[in-house]
Amino acid sequence: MLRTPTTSSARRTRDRILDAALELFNERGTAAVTTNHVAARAGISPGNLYYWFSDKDEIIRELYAGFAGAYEEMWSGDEADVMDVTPAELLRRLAAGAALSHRYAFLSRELLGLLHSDPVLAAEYAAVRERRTATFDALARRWRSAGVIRPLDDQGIADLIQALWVIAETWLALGELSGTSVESADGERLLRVVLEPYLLPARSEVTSR
Amino acid sequence: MLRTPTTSSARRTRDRILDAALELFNERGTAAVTTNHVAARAGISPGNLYYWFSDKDEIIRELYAGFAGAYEEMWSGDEADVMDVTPAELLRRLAAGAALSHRYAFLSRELLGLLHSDPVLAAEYAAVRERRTATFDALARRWRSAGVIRPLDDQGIADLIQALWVIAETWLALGELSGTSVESADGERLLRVVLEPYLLPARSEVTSR
DNA sequence: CTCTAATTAGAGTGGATACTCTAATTAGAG
DNA sequence: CTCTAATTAGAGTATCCACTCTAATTAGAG
Repeated sequence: MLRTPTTSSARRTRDRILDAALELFNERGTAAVTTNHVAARAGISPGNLYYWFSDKDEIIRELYAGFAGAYEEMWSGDEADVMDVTPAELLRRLAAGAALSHRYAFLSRELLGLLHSDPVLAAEYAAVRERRTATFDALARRWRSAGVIRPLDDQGIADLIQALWVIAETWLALGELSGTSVESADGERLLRVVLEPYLLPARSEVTSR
Repeated sequence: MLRTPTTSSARRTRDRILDAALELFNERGTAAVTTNHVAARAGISPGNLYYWFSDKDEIIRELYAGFAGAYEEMWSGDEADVMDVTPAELLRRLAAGAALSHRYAFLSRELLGLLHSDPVLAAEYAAVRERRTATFDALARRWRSAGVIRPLDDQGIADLIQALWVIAETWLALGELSGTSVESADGERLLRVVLEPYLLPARSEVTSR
């Protein structure tokens, strides 16, 4: 349906639904949360919830869109600028993404399962992922030709990117299980231990542009 | 409850429940599968299912125990033998674990979420994980003192292990999303790209024991 | 102010679900 | 064969949930 609010109080209602859903999903997991729970926490009637969203899946998709959009912003901007990102900057951004993942904790835990049962969500995810890996891949190739990283064949580059991606996506949720508190620095160290051995000492300056 | 079957036909019943549940969980995800579905696929009555298991969570826990047990077997044996595992052998075993993960695909997708909502399961997982990382950690330290890998401080070793663990746990499920078929060799390559840079050329022979 | 469309409440419905209970059946010991 | 305990079937229950419908209320244009 994707109804669009016209008044500002309506926007507040729609947003309150999303906020309430996010809170509850993070606390109890999507499976244990019903639309009635969400409506109650949002302080509205169940009927009103269905006025704004056609079902629970749509709420989940909307939350995912919020997450993906925020993530996307980190990588938006001049294509050229993006391509000037240094390895250190990449690690910083990937680790920063973890802060986002923390806000949408339920996605870190459940995304794979959700994708398995919601083809619509799966399609959205696939699109995002494809764009992202393409960017990273291009970036890594650029590093290679600039002599920033050790020479690697294309397969090696793809694997390296994939390894970093997997870690960036999962370290937070997996780390939380260890009981000890998890900080952004931990994620960055984890990523660095993978990437660092491939970095070459700077020769002079990377030829910019 | 953990009822133990006495007759062999009873064992078959209990196992059929587990098999049916595993199939259905892998196909549709745990949330979409009811105890009635499981009983139907197993070809028994709902009442009979509740004779053997107290609820759905217990079935899930039992399946996880099966998975964890099979995994554990790969690393059982003489402590000394385990400590003689080479990096290449480690990669092989980690990748072999992926075959197991494939059989229990629903766990690859849902484990983090399940752990979040089932404290009992979470405790079991924590125990397994602790043992496992302790083993890997000891192994890596041994490699370090034997000159098999580059010298790393303890934090570095822990990070390296954690990175490998994260990838081993997740690459399969994440890879399946890319549409292209996923093979065990892919996982091994992914793990190798992380571990390889830390390997030193063999000096002579690792002093055994 | 008035009229229309947007928004909201809240009761209600059909269906499913987890789980229980009782009674029937079977297996195996002696 | 007989007796007991294990096993199984299947109907039944209380609950809950997703979602709908109608009617009330509000917001804003003119």
